[in-house]
Amino acid sequence: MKIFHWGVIIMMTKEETEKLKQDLKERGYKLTPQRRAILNVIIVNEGKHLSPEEIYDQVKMECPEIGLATVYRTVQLLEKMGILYKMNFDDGVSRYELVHSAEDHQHHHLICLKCGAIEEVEDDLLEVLEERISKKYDFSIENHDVKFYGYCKRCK
Amino acid sequence: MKIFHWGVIIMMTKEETEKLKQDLKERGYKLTPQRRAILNVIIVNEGKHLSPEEIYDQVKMECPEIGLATVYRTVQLLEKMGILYKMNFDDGVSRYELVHSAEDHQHHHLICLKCGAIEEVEDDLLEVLEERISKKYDFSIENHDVKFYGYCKRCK
DNA sequence: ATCTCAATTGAAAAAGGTTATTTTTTATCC
DNA sequence: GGATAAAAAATAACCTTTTTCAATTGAGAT
Ligand SMILES: [Mn+2]
Ligand SMILES: [Mn+2]
Ligand SMILES: [Zn+2]
Ligand SMILES: [Zn+2]
Repeated sequence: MKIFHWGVIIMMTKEETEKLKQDLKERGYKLTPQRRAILNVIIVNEGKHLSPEEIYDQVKMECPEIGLATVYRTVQLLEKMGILYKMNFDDGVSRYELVHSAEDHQHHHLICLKCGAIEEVEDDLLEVLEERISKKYDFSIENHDVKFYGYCKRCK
Repeated sequence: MKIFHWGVIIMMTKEETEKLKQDLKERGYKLTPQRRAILNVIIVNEGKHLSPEEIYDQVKMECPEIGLATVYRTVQLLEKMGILYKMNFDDGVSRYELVHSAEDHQHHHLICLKCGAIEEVEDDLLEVLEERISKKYDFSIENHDVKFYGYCKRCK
């Protein structure tokens, strides 16, 4: 369902937009069309792990006056707010995805060494390992970043 | 045991040096004093995860004419040869460590969110998870990159 | 020991991604 | 609508990494 607003196609529901506005306001920030458009692009492209430049290209379609610096500033802000997660797939750019649940750990990623495809793994299965590490190393784990490199079904 | 050679303190054994020379030669590369000095710094600083700049600073003590570009070129070469592993701890620089065994997976890292300390975890314990992923996603795993973020014993 | 030639080097410039600065515009609140 | 503080655009600066290029070096052949 598309709702036009300020010349931007909004895929966020009214509730999501309100929630965002609320979150921003609580911290003394404003909800601007640019910020909404940027978050919207990320929501619409869920699972794609976009880079700032890629977000910029998408946002520009609806919002051609926007500057790249604004995209950088906004993803940083959204990360600081716990809405986005910054990733590194060693391809020279940072990439962002939505944080799924404020409580849960982020999912794992399977990265194909041949075609570069990135698949997501929702199973966590690290509880045993984390429990053991916490004890053995006296280290309290807050989150993890787990990447598996190999060959996807099409490339192996 | 230190052996002086070409004005450089060599911590590599004669055998290690020969092995390196052999490996390089097989691929049409040469063993130069710069390359030996760079690898030596990495060996001596095992566990420290040095960046190219940090390697450069160390190497310059023994080899003051060396250029930073040579360090970058050499760590890339050593990585391509499977001797080094390139890491990313999201601190703005790439970091390198020795590959422990050509067969084994690389160890995990515990990264303290407060003091930045990096601890190594030799336990792997991912066999069950990897087995399950291989089957469920039809993905053949070659290696993994596992980081745990949290608070170390001194910071928690 | 000298010669030859490809590989390697250091210095400097360029590239590429990200961040900071400055001025102008905008959102919010009254 | 007007005041005020945040955010935007544009541009420059920044920092790590790569490339370029002329000069040097290493290894094998002569
Ligand atoms: Mn993901
Ligand atoms: Mn390590
Ligand atoms: Zn693939
Ligand atoms: Zn710590």
